[in-house]
Amino acid sequence: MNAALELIAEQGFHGAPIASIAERAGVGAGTIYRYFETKELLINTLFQELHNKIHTRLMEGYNTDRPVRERFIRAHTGLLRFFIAHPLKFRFLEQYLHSPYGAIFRRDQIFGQAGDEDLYRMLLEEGKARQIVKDLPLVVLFALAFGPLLTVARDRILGFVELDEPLIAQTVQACWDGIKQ
Amino acid sequence: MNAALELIAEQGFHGAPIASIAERAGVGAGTIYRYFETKELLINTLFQELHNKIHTRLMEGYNTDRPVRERFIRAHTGLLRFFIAHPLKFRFLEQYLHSPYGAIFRRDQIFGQAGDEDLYRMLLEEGKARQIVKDLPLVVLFALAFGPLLTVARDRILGFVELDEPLIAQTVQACWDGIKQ
Amino acid sequence: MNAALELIAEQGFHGAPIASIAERAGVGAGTIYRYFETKELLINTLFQELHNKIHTRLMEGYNTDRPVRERFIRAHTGLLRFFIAHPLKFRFLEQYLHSPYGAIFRRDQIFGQAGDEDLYRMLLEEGKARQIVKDLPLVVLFALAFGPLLTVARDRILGFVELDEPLIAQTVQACWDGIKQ
Amino acid sequence: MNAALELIAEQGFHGAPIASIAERAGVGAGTIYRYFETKELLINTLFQELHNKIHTRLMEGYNTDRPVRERFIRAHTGLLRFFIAHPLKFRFLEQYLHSPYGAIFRRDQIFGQAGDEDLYRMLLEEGKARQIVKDLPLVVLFALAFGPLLTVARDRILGFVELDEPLIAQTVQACWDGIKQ
DNA sequence: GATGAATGAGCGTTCATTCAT
DNA sequence: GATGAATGAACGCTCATTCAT
Repeated sequence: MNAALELIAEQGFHGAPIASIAERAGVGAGTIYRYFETKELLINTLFQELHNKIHTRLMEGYNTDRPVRERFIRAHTGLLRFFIAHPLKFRFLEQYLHSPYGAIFRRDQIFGQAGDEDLYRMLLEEGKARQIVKDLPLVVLFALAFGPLLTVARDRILGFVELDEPLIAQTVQACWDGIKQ
Repeated sequence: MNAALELIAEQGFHGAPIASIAERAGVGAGTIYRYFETKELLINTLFQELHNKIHTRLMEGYNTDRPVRERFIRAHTGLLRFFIAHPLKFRFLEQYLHSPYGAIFRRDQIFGQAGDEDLYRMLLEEGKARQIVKDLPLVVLFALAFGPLLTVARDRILGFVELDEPLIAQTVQACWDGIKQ
Repeated sequence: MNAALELIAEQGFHGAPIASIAERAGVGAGTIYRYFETKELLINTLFQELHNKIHTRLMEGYNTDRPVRERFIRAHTGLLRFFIAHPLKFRFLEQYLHSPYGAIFRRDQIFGQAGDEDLYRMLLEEGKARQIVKDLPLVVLFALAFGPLLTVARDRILGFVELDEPLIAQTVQACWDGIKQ
Repeated sequence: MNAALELIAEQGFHGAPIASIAERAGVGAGTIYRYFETKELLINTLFQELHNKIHTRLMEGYNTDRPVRERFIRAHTGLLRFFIAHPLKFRFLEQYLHSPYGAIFRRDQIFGQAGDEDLYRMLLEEGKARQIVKDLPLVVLFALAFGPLLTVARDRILGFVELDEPLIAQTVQACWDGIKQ
């Protein structure tokens, strides 16, 4: 799975044939098929694990007693730091989210019954209810919150911009400015 | 070119082999090579034409005498409307921008000598100089301005949200909130 | 026809698609098919014309009253000079002779009813009859006479050796040494 | 490799697409690419192996203590017999030597630093030094020695002439007549 | 359970030939 | 009569998947 993630992150889906993944992993190509029925399934599993990992990480410092704004800033800062610290994971995420699977994932995220599963969802709904966050559809709020974050992370990884701690803080603040009432 | 744009928009690069493009266009596969030396060149041309078209459109209503905020709102509203009105063109743009070519294009856009070539670049630089726009690197401002717009446009096209005129206005305003001082 | 000969000579059959031939000739591709039913026929015609031209050239200075040796030396010298003076024609000839058509041509040359059509054939038969030339099958005599000549001409054209007049004379003499009694 | 050699020998490079080679070999087309990176490499390998085989064969009976003439006759006879005994190998060799690769090979053979690597080269140089062989450039001597041999072998394989032992001997002797002082 | 050689459909691309203009 | 755009079969090559060892 590491081999797959690395190759997809570095070269895109085109640059990650099963043979290369197997070679980098130091196993036979057939072996992969003992653990994943298809390449597609391998990639989906990879994404799910990564998604869970990020979710867990975000939940760690999460405290529903704190104000909405503080929780948002904290979560978003953690997320951006995570992307910068794990550029390969981020690049994989990006590739995945822009593939057909990505759309399915988003649909589930938005229309799923979610509940307490999705931290941001709760946060934004609560913010709307308390009139701290703009009264816009959840989808739009997601776009305002994540759009800049993902874009800035990508540009950072591509080397288009340096991101030190003050700049991270400013960027996250600007995301908040976009959604706040 | 329409056939290529449609297929890439609908199914991504993987779903647009030359044979399918030719079939949808109602021509032989070889015919395409009379007009484009390679598939790559076809796709790049497609992007360039689309890029020019959008640039021209944006420039039409552009008036440097108006305040920065007004110019931004107007341009961004026009852009979002364009994306909504031409979902296939938008989807193609998105695919392209996330391919390796996309990265090259972004690098040129950010580090190119641009000058008066890039409307948004001028706008944001001027806004920064006048202290209307946050004092952040151009790359970050681009991310704050375009990240939400592209995300919301994609979600609208995927049918995740309706975007009527008031909502368009609110979304664009929220983008401005992200970058404004 | 010149365009075809040049392209085939310079780049081989692979480098001479109809489109390139037409372009170099300054005509449309379709026009060629008004004069030659197929590409194959064009090439065969090209060869025939070249063959006739060489035959005519050889016959010019040919005089059956002169001794066999003298006639051979004169013809062979003329031939080698012709090849050196017309490298493209020679290269085409070579390409042709090593294609499947080449074999058919040789078969006809050897088993055809020839008669006075083929100068060398007469010359060698006469030489054999007069016991000036080795008593070997005509095919072998042809090989001894032409093998070195064609090889040396090719090497000269490829720039592997310079061929001045004395060396031409020595080479032709060596060919004669191979076939003479 | 046998399938490739046979097809190229029988039909030339044009008649040996990968699909046909695979079919004749009784394997899938992709299988070939497990062993050879490209078709070109397959063909070059084929040639190298054949070249080595012939070289080894020639060296077997080679004895520098014997006179130049005897060594030449022995080598040339062995070579001609080999060609007759392995017509497909000969035909392949011929095709290869007349392709662009052939020219490169010849250049290396003629201008390479050779040394004791090339039997004929040594033989002819020694013959020239001892004034047994004509004082002509090596290229010309090669042409005189090999031109007839290759031509006669080809005609034999095409069925234009029978070559029994006496005729083989006479042909080789005639080659010697061409180069001897 | 692990392997990696084998597979063959599918890819981007070329080119001899046709035919409406 | 000349044109050159259009054709589509065929090419060299890739790769997800299978299966005998």
